Amino acid sequence: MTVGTRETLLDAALALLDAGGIDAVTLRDVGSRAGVSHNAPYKHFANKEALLSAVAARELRRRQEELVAAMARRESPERALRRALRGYASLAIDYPARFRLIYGKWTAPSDEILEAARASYGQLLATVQAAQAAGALPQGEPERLTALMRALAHGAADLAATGHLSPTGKGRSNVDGLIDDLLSYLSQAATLATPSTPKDTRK
Amino acid sequence: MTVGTRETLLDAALALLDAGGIDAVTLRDVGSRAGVSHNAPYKHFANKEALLSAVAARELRRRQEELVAAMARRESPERALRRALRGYASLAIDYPARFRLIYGKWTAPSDEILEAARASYGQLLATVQAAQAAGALPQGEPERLTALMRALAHGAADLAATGHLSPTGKGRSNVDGLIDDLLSYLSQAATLATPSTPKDTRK
DNA sequence: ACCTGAACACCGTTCAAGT
DNA sequence: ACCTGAACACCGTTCAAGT
Repeated sequence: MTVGTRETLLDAALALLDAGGIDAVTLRDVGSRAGVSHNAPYKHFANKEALLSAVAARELRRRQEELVAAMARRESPERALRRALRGYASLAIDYPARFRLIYGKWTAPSDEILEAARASYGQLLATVQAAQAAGALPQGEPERLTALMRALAHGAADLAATGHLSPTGKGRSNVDGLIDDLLSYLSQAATLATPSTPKDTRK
Repeated sequence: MTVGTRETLLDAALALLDAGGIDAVTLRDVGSRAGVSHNAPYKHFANKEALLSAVAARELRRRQEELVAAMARRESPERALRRALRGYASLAIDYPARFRLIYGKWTAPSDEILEAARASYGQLLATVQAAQAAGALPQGEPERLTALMRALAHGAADLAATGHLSPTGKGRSNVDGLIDDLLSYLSQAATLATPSTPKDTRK
């Protein structure tokens, strides 16, 4: 069989999203671009939100597969970590509307999107643990370190995508610079004697 | 004279925003809540986007005034910095729709919102420089350090507001913990001997 | 099982008209 | 100077009907 109209609808929605932002994704245009009527989508998705959720889940899965493929090249955990964080940020800069759809507010998260998010998080966590073992990151709960790096990458990416990042030196170079800075500071902290968690600073 | 219908319209829009999110802010409901017709707003704002932009600018100015008031208490730059970052994050958790409106995508930024954003950034930058002088932060370009901390606070806040933050330990405590962790790592880096920028790590 | 066309309620915006 | 009511184009969603 051919590609199926469900997939065609997802393709149409993604194309409209990239071209004109989230407001440009109307069910009428999605149907028209997919060669069906304006309410054919209701035969494949409960409503517009479910269609957008399916787009987000598929996109999240694709990026996850790219990461897995990159990991197969067996580079150092430090480089893998930098690559993952930069990839996260580059999505926000190259496809801001996709980024905001994928990592924005989910009113009713579908199972497939929750599963994809869980897989992404698990992989980042494993990379952080490997980097800790290699001495490139400080000790302490890997979940906290993972959250710290993810929050920085997310914030830098979102600020860059919305144009809120510092007046001087905008764009991708700035975002990558922030990621590098954080990794440098963490690397410095890893070389310190006390292997305590950051909160544990006795006077 | 009384409060004026322009201000009343902004109040109505803010109330609707907090109550039901950005989609609940319709010009018809704004007008109704303000006691005027559904297109009276067009006598005060060019269109819906201009109304929302004015709401964002007023909110940004209010938060800025709170920060200035807090600064007047003359606490240590370290505490002032932590307060500013936590305040940034608490907005996202307590009023997520406001947060996304203020720091989200501006298609046509008005002068008043750009001015308010500039003032906020300048104040954070000054606080960072004061903390550097006090030895609580590492040396290096203060703009880069400011961007780093702002990106982390923004990312943690946005992830928390959208429910994407780590499975374990969600909510405000988690966000505050991430801010504390970053400040701790930076404080550790400040105690190191070499006052070089983070990129300058010779082997 | 999948699709279409008409219809409905809702929304942003415009316009002629009122004070 | 500020506001109203009618009207228009557009959108998400529903439904009866078609194959």
